[in-house]
Amino acid sequence: MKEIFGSPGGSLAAKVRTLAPSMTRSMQRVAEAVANDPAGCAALTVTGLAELTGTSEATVVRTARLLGYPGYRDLRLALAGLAAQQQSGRAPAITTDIAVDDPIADVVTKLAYEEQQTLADTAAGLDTVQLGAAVTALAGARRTDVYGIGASGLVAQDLTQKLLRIGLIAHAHSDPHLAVTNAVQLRSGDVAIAITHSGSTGDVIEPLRVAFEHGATTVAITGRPDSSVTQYADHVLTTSTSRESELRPAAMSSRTSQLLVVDCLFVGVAQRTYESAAPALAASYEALAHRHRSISR
Amino acid sequence: MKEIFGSPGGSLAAKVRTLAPSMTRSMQRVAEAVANDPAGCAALTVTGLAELTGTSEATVVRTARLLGYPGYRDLRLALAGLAAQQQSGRAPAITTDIAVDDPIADVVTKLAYEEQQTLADTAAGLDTVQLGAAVTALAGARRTDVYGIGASGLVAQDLTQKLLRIGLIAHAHSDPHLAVTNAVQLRSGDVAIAITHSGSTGDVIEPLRVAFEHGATTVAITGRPDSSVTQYADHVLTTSTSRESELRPAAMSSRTSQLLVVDCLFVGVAQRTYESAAPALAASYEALAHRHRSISR
DNA sequence: GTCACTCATGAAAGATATTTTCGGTTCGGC
DNA sequence: GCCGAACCGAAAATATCTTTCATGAGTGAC
Repeated sequence: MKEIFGSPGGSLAAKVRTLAPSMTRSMQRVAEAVANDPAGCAALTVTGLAELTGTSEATVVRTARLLGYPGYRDLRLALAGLAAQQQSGRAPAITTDIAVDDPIADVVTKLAYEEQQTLADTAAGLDTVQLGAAVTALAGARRTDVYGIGASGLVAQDLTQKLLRIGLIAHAHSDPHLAVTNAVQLRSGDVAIAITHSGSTGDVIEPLRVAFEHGATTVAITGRPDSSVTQYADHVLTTSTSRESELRPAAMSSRTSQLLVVDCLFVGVAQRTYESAAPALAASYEALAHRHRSISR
Repeated sequence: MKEIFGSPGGSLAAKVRTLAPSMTRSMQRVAEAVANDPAGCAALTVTGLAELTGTSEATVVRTARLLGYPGYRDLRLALAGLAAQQQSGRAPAITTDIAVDDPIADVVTKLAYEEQQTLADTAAGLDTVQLGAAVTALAGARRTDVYGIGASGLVAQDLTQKLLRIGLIAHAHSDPHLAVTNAVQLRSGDVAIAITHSGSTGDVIEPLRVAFEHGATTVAITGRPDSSVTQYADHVLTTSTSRESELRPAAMSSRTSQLLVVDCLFVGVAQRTYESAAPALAASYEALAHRHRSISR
């Protein structure tokens, strides 16, 4: 009932009130029903509404006319619109954390909302200068190594898959020893990327340090721009840290955040290397399409 | 500016995109018209819309059915509601695709926006009944196998990592042969999950089929609810399909969508098994914290 | 290339909903 | 009590929606 201000809902209720005196008793009953429950009435046919109000179809149509619509059909459409607005007007109010006894539908809503929030935060907090620098380095790199462990390891693989698709040479490492072994090979012109939410995952910092000391351009994707990993990073890309709850560990939002950063890197690189990236993308798409078709059906 | 959440048009536009592949040409024309101009179409009768799209009434009705409404009448009402919402919502809507010469800052904004859109669409289109059923199956499973290839493989691993964290037995398979070999071991009470955007990735369908035939409860996470993979799936969870562009391949949004679904599954299971999940989560957090502290500094 | 077959499609018949017509009814005035 | 005017709803008329069915285009098999 906060429809007071200029909304069509108010407009209709007001119209009903204004016109009520000039209505006959039967019409008033119809108008009242419509004003009280637009959504419900929108679901009814003329006959239905006539029965509900204990009147006839003719009366319903007459009422619709009086309210300014050509006929009941149009009133009904307007009602549907009204109902939808009222529906959406209700504040989502997703302030609370996910609780153990939340119904599954709420879980979906809350998770989606929180991840959207994370994305917005990340986009807002991302330093485009650093991002641009990282993109430039990647676009010109002889080879790229990406380090990530656990959930961040998957992000590392995601980035690697994408870069490979546009013809770049990239490797993801989740084994710390192999990572270091490979980092030794890096030199100026190569790129090393460390992905760690905490910024203090030793297994990821170590290879980045080695790469850094061998002259590679190093990038850190972390939620903690002041953490140890950044001291070996030429460019730091900050992911957002959202409040976590018991049922929604930080890993979830950091993953979302990291993926957005990684996507930005990828698209940035694809732009810079468009000449070679576009055909490569098309080619890999072709190859996949064939593979799908062949087995399906 | 509050369009971030469950964008009004989004739900229907998303449904159109999801179902478009399974539509015939004529139906696609109708669906497109409806998605592009809900308000305008709401003002038309079946005949009118049929003429506008150069098709017949029958086709319009068929399209309405496919979109989940009993008939055109109801679709029309829904359209009216949508139109009203859009009217009041006034979405800013970043319409343009990412271009080759977009500055990096725009890339960030657009990517974040599109992924938010994807999340909203996914949440809107997710069948909570199916989701609940899948959660129940997972919570009571002796063991769970997850199949995914390429980008979907990473999602499969993500799910597996999470389930392991709360003490469930889960494996991710990206090798088709090993997947089938393992699927043979599954039996009633076990769960098999296939993740594939296209729904026609043979390498993922095959192990699901085997699992299905051995009596396991099977779940498909796909963007094509009418594809081959669903015929072996007890429960189908639909991910959203957003329009793709050259620089933003479908894989990007499907991954976002799949991850949301996977997160929902995880949280759902964590709720059901809270007694054991909570300590397990805490324990794994403890273990990690230690690992971070020890090497960082 | 040809044949058989499936499936998409629209024309038209059929069903439903809406609008109009029209006659009965009520109510107030005389 | 009689008259007239407005109200009202039943039912006819119309518009709209839904279903059926025949046709033709496309597709795969031979």
